[in-house]
Amino acid sequence: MDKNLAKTYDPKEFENRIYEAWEKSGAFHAEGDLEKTPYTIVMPPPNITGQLHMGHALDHTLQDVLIRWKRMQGFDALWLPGSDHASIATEVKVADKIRTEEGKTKEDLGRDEFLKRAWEWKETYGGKITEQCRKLGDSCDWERERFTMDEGCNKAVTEFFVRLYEKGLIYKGNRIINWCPSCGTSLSDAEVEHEDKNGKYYYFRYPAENGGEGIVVATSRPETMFGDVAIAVNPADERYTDLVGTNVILPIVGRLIPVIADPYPDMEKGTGAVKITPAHDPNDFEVGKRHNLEELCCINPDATMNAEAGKYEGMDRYACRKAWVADLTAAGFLTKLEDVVIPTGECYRCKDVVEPRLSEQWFVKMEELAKPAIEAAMKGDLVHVPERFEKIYLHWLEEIRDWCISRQLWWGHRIPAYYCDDCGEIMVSATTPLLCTKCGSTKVRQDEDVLDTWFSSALWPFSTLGWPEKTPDLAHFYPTNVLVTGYDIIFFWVVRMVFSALEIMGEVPYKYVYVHGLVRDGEGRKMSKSLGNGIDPLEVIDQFGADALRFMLTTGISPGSDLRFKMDRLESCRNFANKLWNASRFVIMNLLDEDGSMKALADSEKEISELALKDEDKWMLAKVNDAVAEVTGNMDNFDLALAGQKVYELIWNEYCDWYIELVKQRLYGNDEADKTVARTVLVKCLKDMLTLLHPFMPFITEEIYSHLPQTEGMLISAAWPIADEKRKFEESTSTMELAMDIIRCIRNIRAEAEAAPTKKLRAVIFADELGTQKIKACENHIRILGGLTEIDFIKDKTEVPEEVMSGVVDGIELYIPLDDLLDYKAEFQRLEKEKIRLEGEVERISGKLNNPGFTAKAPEQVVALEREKVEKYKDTLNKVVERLEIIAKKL
RNA sequence: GGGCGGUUAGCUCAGUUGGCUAGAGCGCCUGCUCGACAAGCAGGAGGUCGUUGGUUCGAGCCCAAUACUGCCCACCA
Repeated sequence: MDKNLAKTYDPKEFENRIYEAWEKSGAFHAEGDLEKTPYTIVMPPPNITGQLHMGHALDHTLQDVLIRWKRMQGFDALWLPGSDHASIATEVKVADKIRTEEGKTKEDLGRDEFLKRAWEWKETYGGKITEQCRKLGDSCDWERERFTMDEGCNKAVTEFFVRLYEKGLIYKGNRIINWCPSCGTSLSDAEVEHEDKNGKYYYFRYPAENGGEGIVVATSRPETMFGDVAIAVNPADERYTDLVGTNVILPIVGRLIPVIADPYPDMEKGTGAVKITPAHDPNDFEVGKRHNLEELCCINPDATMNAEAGKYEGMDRYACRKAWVADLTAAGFLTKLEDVVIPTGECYRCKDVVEPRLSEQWFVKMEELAKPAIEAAMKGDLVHVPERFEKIYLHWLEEIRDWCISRQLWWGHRIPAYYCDDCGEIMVSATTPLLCTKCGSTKVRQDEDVLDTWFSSALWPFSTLGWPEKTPDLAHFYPTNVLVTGYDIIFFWVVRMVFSALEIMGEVPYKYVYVHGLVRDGEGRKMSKSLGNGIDPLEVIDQFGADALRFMLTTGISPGSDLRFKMDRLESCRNFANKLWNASRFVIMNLLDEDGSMKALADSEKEISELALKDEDKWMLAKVNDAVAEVTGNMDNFDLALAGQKVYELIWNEYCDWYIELVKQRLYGNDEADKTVARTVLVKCLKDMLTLLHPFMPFITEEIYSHLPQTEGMLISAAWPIADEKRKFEESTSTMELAMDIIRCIRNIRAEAEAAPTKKLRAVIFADELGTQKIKACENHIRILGGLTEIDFIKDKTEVPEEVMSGVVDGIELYIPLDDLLDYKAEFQRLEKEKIRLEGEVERISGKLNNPGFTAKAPEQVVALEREKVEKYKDTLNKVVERLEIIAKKL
């Protein structure tokens, strides 16, 4: 405790140790204390498919910043962690693993054995993920960790399914769905990615039954022609009026199909005639329904052709297309070939082209569920941050179609539907029925399919808190406060959580949806395995420390936009940590006695006003106080980046660059009482700064905190500071600002004269009474930080020595005698530049003030400020000009 | 086809309700091993805020148009 920090900042030395200490202290655990206001964040559960990537690091850090901040503010802060079974994604990975390691398919293994392997996978990767969370510093409540397929979540899923079914909101239907031939399962609309691909329109002639020309139709998928059951034309289309009601011949196949009139075909598009394939196209399906057409399927689930394709049976869809087109062309049916861009749907997991396919699946009826979710956003019960994401959310809900929830997979929640083999009765039940409820048969079997992985995710905010049981956690921590997630999963997840929660719990699952962007590589490309441009958060942590990574991720972003991962930014964040480390080391060094014990310190908790504070103390305290207000305000608005940057500036630019330097002279002096004051302020400010920074850089701040005197417990559990309206110290602040301006001016002159920093100089100051008074108040600082031996105040301009360089600050004239180092040319240039600048300012502001519109319409304060400014500039300008004239003569 | 972003210093980006002498980090130039820190200190150069109009006393910020760029959505003869 009473030992100083190590010489160099080495995050590896303490990060793991500190995490363990936090965990041991119980700080992560939310008590469920009814006396306290709860603040809840439920972690978007990472998929157990692999390791955490940079996107998770961003997502988690934002959540951790919020939860640590709220915890410090005294809330009963719960960050509930967990992971997602990720049905399709995991199944694909596990199947891949079995294929490469054992050369077997999942069918070879059978359902039970495959599931065993999947659970093994879960044990391995689930553990890895939580390990990574710890490295990042996630302060989540591990005692409440959940998994989407644990007992409680299973129960919630079943319960939810049964309730929706009983309300008629879940149904089984035969409809066109998105089918992924590679994964062998149906997909929801959200799981299909759209991409424009180069393709062709093939125009084929369907000859008339009676030997006439027939009709020409275009298609981009000729292989579906085997499923054609009609040709549709618009009833208003005069070109085809005569043909409606007659039959045409499906080329080569020879099957007769009717020409029907339906409003669906657009007369402007293609030939105005559309082939109708109800089993392989959603529009055609609707047309088929209207006209009672057969739903003729010609493609198998694995994307090979079935018997309807005749000699092409068994061929892959694309091989078939090629051969079939060649045959049709040879037979003279092709009338035209057109290059065209075809919007194509791809599976979001394996990128295979999705085949629209008629299939019997379970669906959630969306219209009724979507309405309250739309209203919640419109009413403001649900708020998106930044708000533009609300549009995306609303658009999706307004356009929503029924949600296909059954998947032809094994890894996931099995659908709680049961079929009687004797009478065909469908039973949906939370418990397995032993007998058919209708006929009493024992031949009851459960539906083979599992549910969409997002079905369980949709319940996450309340299933994790105990629903469907009425648990104390659910009562206390629900609804949660904020959901933090990337914009890429608004459709998959956010929307579904909201309507599920509104349906089940009767209120939104969280008030705020805090949306962030994606982490991209240095060139702005999406990080991906295939590109090999991913950066592993663990490697970064190993090299720079978790705090640097966290700070880079949280301060380098603007809300909702993507972040480019730049190594140099990471480095600068690490440098910041190092800066803080060394500043703290300086402070502690000055608290230690020779024997290693802590020097006496005034009680930091004591009213600051009771101390004999110097101007610089007051200035620093005011700066910290301002920062507390600003940072807290930023956090309230979810402006984490601004908050973090503010703390950065406070620590580096104000505390390190100025306060520490200003206070050194006192620390090295002999006034013991004053030394105590300086030390007290140093420590007090450092503590506040560490607290403000803690949510962003928890490890280093905790480590430093543990070395400071008069601390209780750990920083993670310390109280967030509250700004004091009264702590402005305006007079001291203005004195210090003048001192800094003068010091900067002296340094500037030194640099231009190339005076060595160690070279002691003398200064002569000419100012009016007030100016002289002000300078005298901070004379010592100017002398020491300006490297001056003495400052002479003169009453008469004639006393200005020869051979000087000069500057004007705030109307105060400053002269530095330099004899041999004198560089009038440099000074002339500097003053000339200053003159031009001032002239510009004077002109600009005078222009404003001479504009009657401005003085009449602008707020009084603004006008007064401008008047004040212009007077100051004019005065300084005059002095600069006067000096320039003198120098001009010397040049 | 519909929608949403972005366009500010060489690079990556801030700039909260219009009042700014337009900022930061990195990079660049000059000088510094002075008792926290070279992962540092001090000083400096560098921008007509994509273009064109408009509103306003005042526009990087608001409105309109336009160019370029990125993304999302879309049942796609």
